[in-house]
Order: sequence, then structure tokens, then C-alpha cells
Amino acid sequence: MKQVTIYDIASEAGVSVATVSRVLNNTAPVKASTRSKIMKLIKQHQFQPNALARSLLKKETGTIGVIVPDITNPFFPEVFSGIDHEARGKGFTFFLCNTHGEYERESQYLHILREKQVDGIIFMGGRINLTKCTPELVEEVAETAARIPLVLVNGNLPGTELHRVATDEGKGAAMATQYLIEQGHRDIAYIAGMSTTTTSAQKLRAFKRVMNQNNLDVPKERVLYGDFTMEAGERLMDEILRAPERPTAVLCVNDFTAVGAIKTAIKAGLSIPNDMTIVGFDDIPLASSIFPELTTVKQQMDQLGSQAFQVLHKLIMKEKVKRLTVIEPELVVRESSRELTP
Amino acid sequence: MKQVTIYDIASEAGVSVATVSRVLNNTAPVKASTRSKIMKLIKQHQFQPNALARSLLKKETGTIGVIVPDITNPFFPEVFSGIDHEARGKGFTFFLCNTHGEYERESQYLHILREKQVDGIIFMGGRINLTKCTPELVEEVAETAARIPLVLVNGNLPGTELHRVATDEGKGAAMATQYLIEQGHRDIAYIAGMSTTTTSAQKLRAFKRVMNQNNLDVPKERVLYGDFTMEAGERLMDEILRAPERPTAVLCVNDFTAVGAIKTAIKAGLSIPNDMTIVGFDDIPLASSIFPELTTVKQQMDQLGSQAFQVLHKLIMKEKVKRLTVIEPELVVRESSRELTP
DNA sequence: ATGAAAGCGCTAACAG
DNA sequence: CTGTTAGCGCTTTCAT
Repeated sequence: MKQVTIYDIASEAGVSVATVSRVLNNTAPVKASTRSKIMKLIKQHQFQPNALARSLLKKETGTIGVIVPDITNPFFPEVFSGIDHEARGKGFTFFLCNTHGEYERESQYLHILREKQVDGIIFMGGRINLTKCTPELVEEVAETAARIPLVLVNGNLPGTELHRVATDEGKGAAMATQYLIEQGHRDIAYIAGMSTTTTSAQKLRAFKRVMNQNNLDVPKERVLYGDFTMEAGERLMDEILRAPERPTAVLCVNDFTAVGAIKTAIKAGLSIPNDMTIVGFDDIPLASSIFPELTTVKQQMDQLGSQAFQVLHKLIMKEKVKRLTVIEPELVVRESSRELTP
Repeated sequence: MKQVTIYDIASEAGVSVATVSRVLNNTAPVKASTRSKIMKLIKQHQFQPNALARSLLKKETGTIGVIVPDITNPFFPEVFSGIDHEARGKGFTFFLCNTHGEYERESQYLHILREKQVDGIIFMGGRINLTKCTPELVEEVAETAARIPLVLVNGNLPGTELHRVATDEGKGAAMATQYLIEQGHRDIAYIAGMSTTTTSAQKLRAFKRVMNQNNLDVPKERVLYGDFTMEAGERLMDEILRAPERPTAVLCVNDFTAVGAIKTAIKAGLSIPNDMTIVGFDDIPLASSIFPELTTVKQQMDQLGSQAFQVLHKLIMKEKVKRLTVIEPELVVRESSRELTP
């Protein structure tokens, strides 16, 4: 089926393409009679202007690229939803770029998005979460950002001046640790993620700091490294339970890990929170779906998304924006934690 | 920063744009020396061809629209992931269109995707899951499909001949029901979704059929209607528990509902599966995250996605494809169900 | 092996 | 109020 163009409409209406364009965009007054004649033809032929042609000319596509490491991880759909919600009505459409955390794919997408002339890019996960990222990987993003508005979500690329919006994860971990201590816990373990990852490292640092401030020691064996998955949580909790002394509380780098930890603990015959307090991080929907409901540090994913879009939008509009937008974490006490009564 | 074009490269290299285009696309032999000269310029200026211009000409964008009702529902990211996985390497990029199940937004996106000249559309949720959909809503999709390859996932629009890939949900429900009966259950309740929805109605029909085939009655009060959410599951289980007689098993329209049901049951002091068997549907990751792990009917979401893409791709390539692709459901027995021993 | 030129479908001056 | 025309950046004959 051949695409009908503005020319077809114009000639059939006996006017010029300019006139049709005018009624399409309401960009100049058109005599009511010709306008309605054109409108009728448009309806009749189901004419829809070709956005490519328009974008080519206007140098804007109304399209934004969203790069995520894994759309299957509920964290990202929540953020996406926040972006979408905020953008709704502003007429943007989103390319969803799933990278599986592979830097190679991130590079590809950065490339593709530029070719496709997106108006902006929101970048999450992968290389921007590394404690040390290679100069080439950094440079690539910086170069893209020099041409296209770009904002980093929950990440950073030291040495660059990129715009970013991020949860204060250190603060969140500190809050959780403080809470645990106030509840009487002294022997607390931390189940971390990969140590190469800022999201894990920041929390660990905050955890240790607060412990030390309270004159509590963090022996080496109380920090276990996993990979953010439920399986890691299961495995590491198993390790914890196998040790001669068992901590009274376990702080986890994220909710998945915490859920895995809880499962293993329960299967081992413990009662949560009676025998052990377990705290997560993120507050993904899963956290409140399990039983016992998880005490966790909430990242406001929707806020992360909507703020990211707001910043990006200002960048696109060439308005002034501050470099860093911080989203406050929030401790959500539910059922997996309790006060330690000796 | 002004975009550098093929003209800039051409003039700087002292050749015509045609030659540059040829090295870009490897579409005709170019003398090695000029080729490398051009290549160097391309690297140097970080030149990237404008995909809009190319697409305008070629009439293909390498872009596909994916319409989902709610990206926050883990079912859809799983399907998306399947699509993405299958499409990887074929060089497609995806517009993710989140409709919140609003028909109005579905219409908008159908419109937008056409304007943006996507090569194809994958449609899930919303109007295609209605037991009766208004003719206008049907027509709109049919009209789009007449111009752009389109496939329906887990849905249908009676009266049209659209391509679709879908799980045999009726069969899944039948399998689950049969399993329950074989396990000795006689008094089984079904927690449904909205009755206006095919995904709920099909399962209910299958449930009743299998019950009847086994000479079992399904009294009215054993079918409860909710809205697919965890809250509905909680509320309806509450209702079930409040009644004088309690079923020995509950079949749920989806996993969310089942999880809600389990939570309420546990809070009411029941032990699952000892006091009651609960079965879900879908097998989203949540199903195996909770404790006890959920017995459920697995929809192979990744298959749904990859098959949908395969069908769409053939449609795009104008190859022959069969109208309907069925994905087989699979009963996954885990911990929330048990044999009824009198 | 390379260049000239004609569009792809649309918008935006510029002229009436 | 409306038409003419020059591109937007690229690909693709058709020549050379």
C-alpha cells in the first residue's frame, strides 16, 4: 500500500503543499473552506505525515533513548515508568535499549541513538556504576553528551561534568545501619554486591563508617561479596549460618539479595525476624510481596525517573539545570526486622 | 555543535557525496586510497550518518513499536526481553509504548508509530484482551495492520485476520485444574480477574469444564472476581476464609493474585500448603521468590516474545507466516500445593 | 572508480 | 490567505 503524501492531498484538494502543511501544523491562517476540504481528504485517505521527513528538517525527533542494563530487573521498569509519567503529554517516545550490562552494547546503542537523532539520552547501569571505568568508556559517553543532552541515573563518570540524578545510596545505607544499631544490634553482617561497583562500594563505606562511629567493629568475615542476585543472597546466607557465630542482623545491598537471604534462613529453620533481622535496599515491589515483608531502604524509583526526565527536558530546552539532583532514600520498616531484646 | 554531514566529508576529501555514501554502505567498489582517506575523515570528525535521511529514502527504519499496558508488571519485561533477545543482531531498535491499559493511549501510540514509520508493531494487552471490544477499537488496529506488519501477543480481535502468538491459557488452566483434582481436591475455588477480560474468561471456562468432566460442581460462590492485583488476592482470600466452608484448593488467575492470597492465608494462621493449596498462573519471577514457592502454570514469556518477533520479522520480510502461533503452558509444581490426604 | 543529479516527504521563508 | 521554492542529509540511477 503506497504511502499517501502531502502532495497527494494537495493536488486532490487543488491547493499547494504549503497550504496542507499549514492546516496540519496550524502554523498560519487558512480559509475555513479550504481547511475543511483538506481535513476531509486527510480523514478519507487516513493521511499521516511522515515524521522522518519532518524531523529531518526540524532537527528534532521527539524521541529519547533510555539505556538500561536489564529491563527484567524490576528496578528499571519502575524508573522507566517515572520517566514515562513525567514525559506524558510532552509528546516524547522512548527507545528502550537493553544492554545486559555489556559495555559493547552500550557503545552500540550510544552510536545508534545518535544516528537516529534522538533528542536526548537517559543512561542507567553498566559502566556508569563502576568504581573505575576505563578512559575510553568514559570518553565515549562524554563525547555523546557533547552532542546530545544526556543524563546519568544512579551513576557517575568521574572526570566528566555530566548531568546526573541519583539516590544518595551512602546515606541510605547509613540510615539502615544506624537503625539497626538503635534496635540494639551489635553484630551486623553486610551482604555486598560486586566490589567493582559503586552501588555496592558506597553502601559498604557508609556501613563501616556508621559502625565505627558507634564504636563497633566490622571484622572481615562480616562482609560477604555477591552479585546482587537472589542466588547470591541464598548462598551467602548459607555461609553466614555455617559460621560458628551468627550475626543478629544482616544488611543487604539490594532487595533481591535480601529475599534470597530470607529464604535460606527460613529453610534453615530460623524465624525472621525473631532469630535474625534482615534488611534490604531499593524497595522494589517484591519487597512488600514476600512474607515476612521486607524492611528496606526505599529508593524512589519513580522520582529518579521523573527527575531524570525533567533534567533532560531542560537540557533539551537549553534551560539552566544543576549538575546533580539527589533523591533522598527512605527507611521503610516492615516485618523482617525487630528490636534486639537481650 | 553543528552536525557534520556527508557533504562535509566529501568536500574535505575532494570527492563527491556518492563516493562517501559508497564507502559508508559498501555498496560499490571504491579505490583503496580514496576509501581510506574518507575513512580517516569519518573517524576524525566522528561522523555518523543521519538515520532519518536514510530511512526517508529507504522506507525502512529498523525500528519496531512494542505496545504494553504496564511495563511495571514483570510479565511484560519478560516478553520484551524475549523480543529483544531474538532481534539482537538483526539491528532493530524498539519504541516502548506504555499505555496503562488506556485505549486512548493505545490509539495515540498506534498513530505515532505510524508517523514514525516503524517497520512493525507488537501489541500486547489492553483492548486485545477484551471479551468484547468495540468495532472502532478493532477497526483501528486492523487499519494499522493493513499498512504495517503487526502481531498480537496473548490477545485477539475477533473478526480480523491479524497475526498472533499466544499462550494456550485455557489449556493451562485445564492442566492446573486436572492436577488439583488428581491431588484429591474436590472443593476448589477460582479467583478470577475482570470478567470482561479474555485472559480471565478463558481460564474460568476451562476450569469449569474440567471440573464438570470430573463430575465436580462449581457453585457460584467458588468463583470470585478481582482485578489481577495482589490486593485483590488478599481481599478475595479474606472473603474465602470468612465463609463457613473453606475450599481445599484455590486456583488463581495469575501469580500476583496467588501471592496476595497466600499472604492473607498465612496471616490468618493457615499453613500453606498444609491447610490449603494455592496455585498461580504465569510463573513470573516473583513466583519462585516467595516462601513457600508458588506452584503455578508457566507461560513461557521469553518464547512469547521471541516468537512474536520471529513472526513480525517474517511479515516485514514478506515471507509466509501462519496466522496463529501457540505457546504451550507448563505446570510447575513447587511448594504451595500438596496432595490432599483425607 | 567516480560524479551529477534526482528525489524521499515535509517545512519555512519569500512572494504575491 | 496561498503558492513557489529551497533545502534537511542521504541513496541511487545514469553517465562518464
